[in-house]
Amino acid sequence: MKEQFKLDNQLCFRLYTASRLLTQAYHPLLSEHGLTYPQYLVLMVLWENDAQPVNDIAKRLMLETNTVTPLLKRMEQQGILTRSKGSADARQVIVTLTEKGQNLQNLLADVPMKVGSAVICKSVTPDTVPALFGMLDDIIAKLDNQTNPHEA
Amino acid sequence: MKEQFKLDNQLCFRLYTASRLLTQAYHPLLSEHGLTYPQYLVLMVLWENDAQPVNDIAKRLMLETNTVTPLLKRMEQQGILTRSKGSADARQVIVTLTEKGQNLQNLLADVPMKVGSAVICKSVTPDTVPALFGMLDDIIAKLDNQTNPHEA
DNA sequence: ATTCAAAATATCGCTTGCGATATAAATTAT
DNA sequence: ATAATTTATATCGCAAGCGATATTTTGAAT
Repeated sequence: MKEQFKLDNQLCFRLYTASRLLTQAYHPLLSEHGLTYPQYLVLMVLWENDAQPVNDIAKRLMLETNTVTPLLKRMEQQGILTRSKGSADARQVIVTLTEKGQNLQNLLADVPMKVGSAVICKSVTPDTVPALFGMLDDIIAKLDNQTNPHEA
Repeated sequence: MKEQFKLDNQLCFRLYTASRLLTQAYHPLLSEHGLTYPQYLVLMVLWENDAQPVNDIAKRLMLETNTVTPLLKRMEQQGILTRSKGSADARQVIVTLTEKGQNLQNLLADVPMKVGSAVICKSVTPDTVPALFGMLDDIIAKLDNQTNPHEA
C-alpha cells in the first residue's frame, strides 16, 4: 500500500469532509426557513449586492451557471427572489430579492454565531482563523488560476 | 448588511469552494479511468483494507450508507469490486476488490503527486501542511462529536 | 448590412449527498 | 421461545454540481 494513497494523508478528503460536516451544521438552522446551504450562499451574495445578473452570482460563488440557474428558479418559486430580463443586455437575467428574501436576513441573524461557536476548537480559534483563511484562499486562488489562467 | 453575512468572512464557503475546486483538479486524472472522486475515495479505503462491510467503508469516509450503497453498486457494475453477503453476519455486505480494482492502484500511481503539486502555493507548503491538516482534523472531530456525541 | 464569433443563460443526463423510511437479520429482554 | 429492540443495508425523493451541448443576443469582422 503506497503511502501517498493513505486516506490520512489526503488534503482533499479533509476539505471534502470538513465542508460536508460544516454544511450539515447549517442544515437544521436553514431548513427551519425552507433553505438549503447553497441557497443561503445566494442570499449572502444578494444581501451584499442586490439585482445582479446570474453570471455575477455564479462567478462570486465560483459555480457554473448550469448549477446556479436551477437553484435560482427554485428560490424564485419560493418567493425569495425574482428573475427578469435585463434591459440593457437582453441576454442577461437580473436576480432581485423580494421583501421576503430581504427579511430572511433578520430571521437568520443568529445563524453565523451559532455555527461559528460549533466550530471553535483547540487549533481553530479567533486567533488562528486568519491563518486558516489565508491558506484556504491561497489554495482556491491557485486552483482557480489553473483552470482560468491569468484573468485580468 | 451585517458583517457576519459577508461571504468573505465565511469559513464554510471557503471549505466548500476549496473542496470543489480540488475535486475538480482530480477529475481529468480520474475520468481517464472511468472514475469519480468519491469512487477514488472508496478505492483508497479498500486498498488500505480489502474485504470490508459497507458500514465500515461508510464510517471511514464519514458518509451515510444510503450514499455509499449506490456508489458501490456502480463500481460493482464497472467490475472494480464485488459485493457478497457476509458469512458470519448475514446482514452485512462485504465489499472486495477485483483484480481490476487492485490494478487501479498502479494505474493511478501518479495522481497524488500531480494533484499535490497543483496545490502548493505561498502559504501551503510541505512545512505548513501539517498545521492545516491539524486544523481541519480538529474541525472535523468537533463537528462529528456534535452529531455523534462521545463515541467510545 | 451580413456573417461570424463571443457571451449569457438554459437544458440534459448523470453522480453525489442526505433526510426519511423500509426490510431483514441479529441481539436483547421478558 | 417469543417479542421487542437494535443493527446493517437498501430504497425513495429531492437538491446540488458539473460536463456537454443548445439557444438567444450581442459585438466584431468583412
